[in-house]
Amino acid sequence: MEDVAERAGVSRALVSLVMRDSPKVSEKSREAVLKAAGQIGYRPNLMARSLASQRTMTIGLVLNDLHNPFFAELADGVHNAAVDAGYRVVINSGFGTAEGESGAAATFLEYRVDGLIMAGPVLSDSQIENIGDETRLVLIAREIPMRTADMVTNDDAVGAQLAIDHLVSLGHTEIAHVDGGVGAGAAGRRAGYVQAMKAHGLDRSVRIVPGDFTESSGAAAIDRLIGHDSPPSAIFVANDLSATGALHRLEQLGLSLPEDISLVGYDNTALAALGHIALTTVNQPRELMGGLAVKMLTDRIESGGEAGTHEVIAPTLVVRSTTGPAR
Amino acid sequence: MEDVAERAGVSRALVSLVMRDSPKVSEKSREAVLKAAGQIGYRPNLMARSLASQRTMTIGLVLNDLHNPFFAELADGVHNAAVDAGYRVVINSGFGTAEGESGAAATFLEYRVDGLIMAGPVLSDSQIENIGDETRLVLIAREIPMRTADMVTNDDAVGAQLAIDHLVSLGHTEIAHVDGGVGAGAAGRRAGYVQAMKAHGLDRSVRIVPGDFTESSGAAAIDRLIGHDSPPSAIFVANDLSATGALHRLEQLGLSLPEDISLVGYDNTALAALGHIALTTVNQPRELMGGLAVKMLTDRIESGGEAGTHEVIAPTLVVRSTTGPAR
DNA sequence: CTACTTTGTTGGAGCGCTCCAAACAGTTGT
DNA sequence: ACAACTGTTTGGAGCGCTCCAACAAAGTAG
Repeated sequence: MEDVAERAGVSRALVSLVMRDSPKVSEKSREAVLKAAGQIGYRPNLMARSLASQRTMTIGLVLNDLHNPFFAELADGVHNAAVDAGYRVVINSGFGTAEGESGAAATFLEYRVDGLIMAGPVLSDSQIENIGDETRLVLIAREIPMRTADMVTNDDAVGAQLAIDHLVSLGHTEIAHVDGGVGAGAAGRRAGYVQAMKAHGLDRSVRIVPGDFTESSGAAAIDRLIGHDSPPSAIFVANDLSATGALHRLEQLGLSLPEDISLVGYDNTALAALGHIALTTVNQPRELMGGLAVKMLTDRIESGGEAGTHEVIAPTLVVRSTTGPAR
Repeated sequence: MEDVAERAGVSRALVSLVMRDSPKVSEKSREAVLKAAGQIGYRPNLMARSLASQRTMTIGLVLNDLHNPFFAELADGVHNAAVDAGYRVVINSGFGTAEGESGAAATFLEYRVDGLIMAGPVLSDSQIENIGDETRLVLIAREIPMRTADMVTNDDAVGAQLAIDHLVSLGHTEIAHVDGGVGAGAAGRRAGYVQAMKAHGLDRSVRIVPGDFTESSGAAAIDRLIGHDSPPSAIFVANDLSATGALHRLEQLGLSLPEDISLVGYDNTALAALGHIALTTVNQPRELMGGLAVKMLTDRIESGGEAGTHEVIAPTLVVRSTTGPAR
């Protein structure tokens, strides 16, 4: 910076003003500085800048797991909204483990990011609370009882209801549910399923099989369900990956979809959209959720408000080829 | 830090030594400092630390696109190796565009990361060269003619050869190739295909259909290939996603795999491993490639060596259910 | 012509750390 | 008792920037 100033024949402070394109710089000096900077390939040092200004203009994003396409799409929404608001985003993966996640969060805390977004964190409520005490925190797809963070989630119960309503409208009455265990959102989806079944007077047909969001648990659930005295005519699985496992197992058993049985997933990941899978599923508006998280965060950064807001987004149903009329 | 020092009854410099766990600190003062730090919740400021030490101990990782599971798995390898070497990794996505990618790289350059890894960059050779001039750079799955970066790639030609050898050993002779266009590695895979066909004396059966790594291009390629006078008995597709599109179209046409036709993909992404897809494919040892990239980088950081090394990794074949004996 | 604004520009303090030379406190050897 | 160590500890300079009060120059009003 010193060199740029000298070369442009101005003071260091002036160079600083130009780099932050302040309006109070004459056209003449701006050009001189820009030219000098270009000549020697000057690039401002973000470390020094942040240290001095106490602002980093960056948002940290901790993703539960890079392998899950759900989070990748969330990242798009976060990135776009952040860039529009003048922030940069830096990502870290928690690699699905608590240690990975707290390491990722610690890095961002040490970098003193202006705000942190955690998507689908697996950390305990109290660990998350501690992070929220150290920085502005927004949670996506995870709720905690404390008011130390903002939250944006989709309404899992409504999503489950959408799925059941769709199946019922196709004439299905024997609808089973493959559970997501302790996974994020699983409880809400399960509750929504039960509630929707009751609303349709199908209390007696409620049947829940355990699962854990994995492909293999989806396949295992099918084995429990089919060959039974009265196999269901439709199955609502707690997420897309698990539904894929179920789909495969069903076909292995010689059943064809949607003729013999209907299947609905949850999340609308890229997987569900593959032609070869074409899964009817519940869509969480990820782009929107990511954008909203950024908005909550930047509002808080800029106005210094309190945490504790909780936005609940309504999911939508995406009908593809795995659902059809009941026989 | 000041407060920690005061509370522990030592100097600031000593606190600094403890935080970096220097060996030249007595057990007594170490404990006192740690205790004081814990009490007031002190967390070193990475900005200040980096500014003073001119080291960030972080590696920037720019991924071509988060949606592609190939890159997610690469990130695992990079992360694990980096952590072992005492570095932290921060990720940024290029979102598949040149602007996104150069923005991501610029962020890391301004953060003065100790080194940068770019996976499958879409930027031009000269743009990459410029980045290499500003920091230590390692490229994964991308080669450039300049010696401003280290590179680690898989041997696409060998991978293609593995696929063709496998098909030939199953008795196939009419083997077509669906191309990856300008995508990373596509040229090498195409060349390897042609070469392997020649090596088996199948020069006259070489048939290449254009594609671009997308699902739809895979489906379109099938339409060109099937219904032809002499349809192939096996198809080698340039990547897994495209192969999925081909797989779906083949089944739509009433062909079953591997009885009627065999299909091989490339990359061995999580997609290929799905039970419902079970694609025979060429595996790039991502974990290893990521780890190697980190090793090259840290070696260069620590010994100050020159760039320009190029490691080529041998791919392997993963046989699943889409390939079988020729009729 | 003086007083007052407005517009640009500047030196210097300070952000929270690391690093270095120097100081200090105990040994140990002679 | 003194020099020569070894192992710890410390004050202060400096990393590259931003921010602020102060200032210079030029315009405006009375």
